[in-house]
Amino acid sequence: MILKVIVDLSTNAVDRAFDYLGEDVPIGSRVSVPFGKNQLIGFVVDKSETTTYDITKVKQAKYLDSPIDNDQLSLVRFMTERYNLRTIDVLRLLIPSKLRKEKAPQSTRIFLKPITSSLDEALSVIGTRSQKQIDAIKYIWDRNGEFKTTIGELFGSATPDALVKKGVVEKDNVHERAIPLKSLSVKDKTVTLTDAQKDAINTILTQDGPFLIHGVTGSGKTEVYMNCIDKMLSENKGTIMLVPEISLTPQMLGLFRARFGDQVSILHSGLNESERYDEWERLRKGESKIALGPRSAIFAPISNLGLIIIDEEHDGSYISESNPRYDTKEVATERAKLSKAKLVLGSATPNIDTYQKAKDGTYTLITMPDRVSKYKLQEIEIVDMLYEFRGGNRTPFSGRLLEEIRKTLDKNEQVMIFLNRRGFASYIRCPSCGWIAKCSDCDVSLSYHKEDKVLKCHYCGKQYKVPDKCPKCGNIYIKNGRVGTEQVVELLEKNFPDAKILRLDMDTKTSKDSYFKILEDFKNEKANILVGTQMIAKGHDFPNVTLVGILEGDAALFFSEYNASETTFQLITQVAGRAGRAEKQGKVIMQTYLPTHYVMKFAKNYDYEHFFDHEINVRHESMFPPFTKLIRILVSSYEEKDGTSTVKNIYKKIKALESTTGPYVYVGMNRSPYKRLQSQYRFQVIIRLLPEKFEEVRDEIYKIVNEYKTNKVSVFVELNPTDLR
DNA sequence: AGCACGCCGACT
DNA sequence: GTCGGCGTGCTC
Repeated sequence: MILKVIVDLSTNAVDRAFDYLGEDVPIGSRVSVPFGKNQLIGFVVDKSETTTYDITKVKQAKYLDSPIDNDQLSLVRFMTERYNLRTIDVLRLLIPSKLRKEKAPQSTRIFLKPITSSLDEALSVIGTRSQKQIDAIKYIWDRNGEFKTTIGELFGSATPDALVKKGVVEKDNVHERAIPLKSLSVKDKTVTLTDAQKDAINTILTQDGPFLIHGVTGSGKTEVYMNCIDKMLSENKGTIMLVPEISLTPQMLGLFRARFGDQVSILHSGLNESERYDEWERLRKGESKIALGPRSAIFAPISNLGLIIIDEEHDGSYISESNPRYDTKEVATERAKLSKAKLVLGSATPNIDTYQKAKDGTYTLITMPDRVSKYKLQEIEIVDMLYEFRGGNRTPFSGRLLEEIRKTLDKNEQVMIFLNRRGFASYIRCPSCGWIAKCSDCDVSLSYHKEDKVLKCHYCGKQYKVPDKCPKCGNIYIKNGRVGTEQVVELLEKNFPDAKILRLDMDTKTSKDSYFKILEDFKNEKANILVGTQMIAKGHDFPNVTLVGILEGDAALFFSEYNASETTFQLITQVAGRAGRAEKQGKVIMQTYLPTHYVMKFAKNYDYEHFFDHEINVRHESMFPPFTKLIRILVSSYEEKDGTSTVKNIYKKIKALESTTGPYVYVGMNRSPYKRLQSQYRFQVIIRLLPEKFEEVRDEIYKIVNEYKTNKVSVFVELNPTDLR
């Protein structure tokens, strides 16, 4: 038998199947093959009786195992065609990295067993200082032992080892829980469902979908998801539940663990290679039937898949913007189709595209307009910053915001300040000659980071010394550009010397742990004010936060992205949702230079429906998505002339293509707005066309583009990009 | 990814 | 003369 094998090398040169001799193994099997001078891992993608290659040169493949099923392989084909990807790059998404080595990996799942004679004894050994360890040991005793990964998840990654070191638990290498958990079935968690929740569950379970749950913050979507997952479990079907990257908080993990115990595999980014392999293996064997994780969890090896949930479907992290580029929602749609599973999307502020699909009947719309608790969403106050400026205010804070911060601090409640710009200042500039510090590899200005005493390029990460005078004219005085989070903290410290202030952004988030540490410290009220970027906007509950200030939440509206209004609306409502989550009424102050913009008007009242009605008209009049589709071809090269000639040639081919397929709404060629990034010059062709032409044109463009890829020029295609920089 | 093949510059 | 630079092409 001839096996058609994709080898585990990620280059265009070997992005095709090679013929090998082998036994009749299932498609999707993993094999070991001689390739050139190497022995490589490969995947069988097809079988045949004959070969067109010189039969005397065909070598023997050695069968290893069959990690991928037919549906998954169909998904691989779908992705390679739709996104013009290498087969091996997609296959690598579906298998844990351990399977890229020949040696069969063995489970390293470690179980922690209590070894003291009583819980009290363990508690006395631990002492009173380490709260995490106290909580963890109680948890372990409660369950007669627990897996190390679970304890790490719930109580911090350092906790398991600390417990072992103190001699209160011991490690045990096992595959199965020795004493099965009995108490963790659904029954011990009885929640009274609202009518809206019951209706939503009923609709999902009795109809085919796909579904969009449009539910306001606090409407109880998670409970709906969990009920549907329960139903799947009772039918012995699996579920994939996707959440935005950042929102796999310890609270959320705890919630799913408590409800589903070992039945859920949580695929968070903290897992190491072995732990990831173990979870993958448990899912594949059906030992666990729920995969919960960020976008990559869509590839989880669940064979009897009944349900796919995408929570916060509007979240940007569902679109992969590097290496294998793909849109998780499209992949999920295809996977649901292949496995005959139900697809459920959920959001308080769906993408315009998604909501349009719900309106036109592509999705079944489920609306949950009311909050489960009786507490109202907090009031949003719009403050006109132009008015402040004219009144002589040159600080980033309006009088109203300062006043409210003071009041909140006096009540001993907490404040969050949101600004989507890190560093101290967005650029530095010489007022005398106009010189601006720029990155030598990228066509962008450098941000000033006062704390680290450097200038940073936010695109390539390169750092520069801060000049003590203008390098061009020698002027001593250098002016700072727009205010960033570092400076906001400094200014707030001056205004409120009595307040303790924390900052959370890419610079303070040096590791996964420091991220959670800062959030936890704030939650435990070790600080009065938290200043941060986008990072603070998602999924965390701070019951004592009663004031949220949004600085420059309208920034996106000054750029030309067609979906700026949409992302701004989503941002404002999301950040606003951080205030007054419990019984305390919260307040949100939104500072803007565009107080009369329709986004402000609708966001102020959390009025998604009317925002959508307005926005969809704008999109229709300007012929932007969802009424058209965008395709962007990005050409980049180290030598400027290589890129220029390639982009011109591609443009010519596109114009020729246009004459055969009929005209597009728009075709344009230019330099990318960021002319150079990481030493590469960037050029682009942008096409906007009617949706009915999209698929045909996309495939033709892939053909054109693949001809122009060389080792001097890289070319790739982005579908429906929102960021055209 | 390796590795061989192959065609131009500076060395004992 | 040749040693070796790394551009180009191939691996079933």
